[in-house]
Amino acid sequence: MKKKKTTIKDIANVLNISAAAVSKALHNDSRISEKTKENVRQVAKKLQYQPNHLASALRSGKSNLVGVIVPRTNSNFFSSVIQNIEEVLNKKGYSIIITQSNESYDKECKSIDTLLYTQVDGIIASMANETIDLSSYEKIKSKGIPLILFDRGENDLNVDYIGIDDYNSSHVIVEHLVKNGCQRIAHIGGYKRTRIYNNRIRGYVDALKKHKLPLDAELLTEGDLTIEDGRIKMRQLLSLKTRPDAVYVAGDYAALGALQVLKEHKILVPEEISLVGFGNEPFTDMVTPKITSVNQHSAEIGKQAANTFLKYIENDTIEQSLNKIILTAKLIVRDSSNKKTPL
Amino acid sequence: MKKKKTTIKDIANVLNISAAAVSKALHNDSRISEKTKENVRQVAKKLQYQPNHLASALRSGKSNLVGVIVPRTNSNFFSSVIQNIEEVLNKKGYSIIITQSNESYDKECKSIDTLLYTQVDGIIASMANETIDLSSYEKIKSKGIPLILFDRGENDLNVDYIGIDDYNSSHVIVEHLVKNGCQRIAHIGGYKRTRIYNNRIRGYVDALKKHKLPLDAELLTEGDLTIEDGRIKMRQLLSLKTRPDAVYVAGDYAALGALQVLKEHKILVPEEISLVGFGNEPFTDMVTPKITSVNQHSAEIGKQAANTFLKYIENDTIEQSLNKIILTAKLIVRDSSNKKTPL
DNA sequence: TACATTTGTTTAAACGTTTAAGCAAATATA
DNA sequence: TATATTTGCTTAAACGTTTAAACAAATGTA
Repeated sequence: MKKKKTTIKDIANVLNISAAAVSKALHNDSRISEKTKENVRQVAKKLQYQPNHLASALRSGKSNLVGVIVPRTNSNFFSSVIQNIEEVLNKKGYSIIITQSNESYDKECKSIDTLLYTQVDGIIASMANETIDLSSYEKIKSKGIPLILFDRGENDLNVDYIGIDDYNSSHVIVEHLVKNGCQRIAHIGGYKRTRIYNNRIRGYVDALKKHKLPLDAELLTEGDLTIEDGRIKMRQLLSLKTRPDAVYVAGDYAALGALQVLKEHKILVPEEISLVGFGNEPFTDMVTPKITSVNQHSAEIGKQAANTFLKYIENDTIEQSLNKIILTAKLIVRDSSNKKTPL
Repeated sequence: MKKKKTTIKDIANVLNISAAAVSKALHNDSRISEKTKENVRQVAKKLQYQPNHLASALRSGKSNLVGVIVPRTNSNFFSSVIQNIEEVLNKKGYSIIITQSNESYDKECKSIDTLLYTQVDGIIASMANETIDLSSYEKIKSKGIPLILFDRGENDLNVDYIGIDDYNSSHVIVEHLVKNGCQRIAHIGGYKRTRIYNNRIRGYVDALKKHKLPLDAELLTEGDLTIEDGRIKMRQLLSLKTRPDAVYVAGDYAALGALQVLKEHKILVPEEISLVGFGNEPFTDMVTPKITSVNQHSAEIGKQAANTFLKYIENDTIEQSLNKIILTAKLIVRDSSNKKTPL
């Protein structure tokens, strides 16, 4: 009943040679005759031979598998990063295993355990929002497996990191808004404990100072940046005695929520309040008005992350070090902040 | 330099017992004393023991890994299906490996090979648009590995399938449009070779007949349903001598493209032309006007797919059969087709 | 011709587990 | 007391590969 899988031994039996010879023939060993190689290839094809990864990885100590951990896949940023990681690694014979943490610390720990259990040769990860305890990540390091972080990283881990310059991005955004005549700029931010959001907040604060704009505590909020969070924070901002004339939201989904509330209140965007998001999710270009946002260079980040991993493999280096690759993000100006008659 | 990974033998050496005893202790075998078990657990923890999946899977013939193949992950439908598959399977001790075909037949074949190579215990897949040759999928069956298809399936493979009733969905949509006073309904469809799109087209045609509406060849188009495709097809429809008064698009992205063109032409939606999409992607609720669409029950599909896999494992059945689970899709009526003053 | 090298293969061990079979000691049964 | 059963472990083989080492045969070299 059960269909038996073809092994190297089955091929060996057919040809009356040893399993070792078959293995070498399949790997194109120079000490195997062309004739034998050809025979092996033919029989392998006929018997639908499929190499057993478990056996070869176990024996050789290399799984050719790389684990990728992302908070979620249904964001354009992450799926684009993944696609590019895969593209680069496939060319070098690696496959990737994608796991989602769903922004949950528990799920992230489980994912890490699964990946280590699966004996991946490396892990490329973007940390969950919730994650504070780094022991799971330390575990990866302690096994001597290359760990590369992107977007959501943590300097304290002392591992390679690829991301954009969040601090500077905030400066660019504030500058853009100021040029468009905005004076009272609010920031709907992410949680400070996540480094990237903290950096965006720091950039926002410093940029305000630089432009000699008032820094009003009321105008700075912290949250999880979901659509709902954006709605709540926007309503709060609208209920202030003096409303802001611009809102810089640290994530596109929250920016969308904010826009919905603005439209519900019949507030003109950008004439009355300008809006800027972050991440350049495709929908920012689909809604009315189109939302100004920041391109995070997802493709580039994916490629760099993959190449960083390959560098470790090629050099056979275990010693990890904090090697930051920081890309300059690009502001995409759209209708939501582009006043036709500035100043 | 290289950090050695802890094995079962290391634990055995510390405690001066056999590796077999350690293995059994870790699996809570009844023939191992509580004392030994406790010792093993402690030493395992201290040495940061991580079981080696390669070895255990090789030995036991079960990898506890399930492969999932999707055309792409950055769609809400697929990422939601994946999340639900994972949820169900994780509870039963399975992990999933996600691979993207990017709608490419070649990539899909490679993904299948990688998954077979990795010795997954089963494969849950949604086929790429391009796929016509089913030999890769036949290969899965021939290895005796459970194969479950969802959304994009193929009856000829004779394997389980979970999806929605596309044919009937078209009926529901046409009915809704007719009720709203539409008489000349166009269909921007997907490629007929993909079964689900073919079914939507058949449903559309039959529904028109049922309502005694004219079936005009000009009003029925086929394409890849990207945003750009939607734009092109909408422009075509607008250039007709007699324009349609409703457009039913077989995918939300194409519906969005169509909406953009309608807005560019200052055509009122739904007053002049009604619009219906398919898939209930989140952005359908974000744009103006909000797009009427069809909820495909992604969560339910994911759960059913996972449970179907588990059924095979539990029954230890190899014989696959065509067992269709067809869910009834739900029309979500929004502004783009909801005329305030119908008929 | 004698020896060295190359070619093409085999043998056997190893990777880290699991598991069937075996066995001694402890305990139960009669 | 003698025998059966249970308990707690060990031994050894197995999973499907890879690979170092060995070796015979063929070929090259002097």
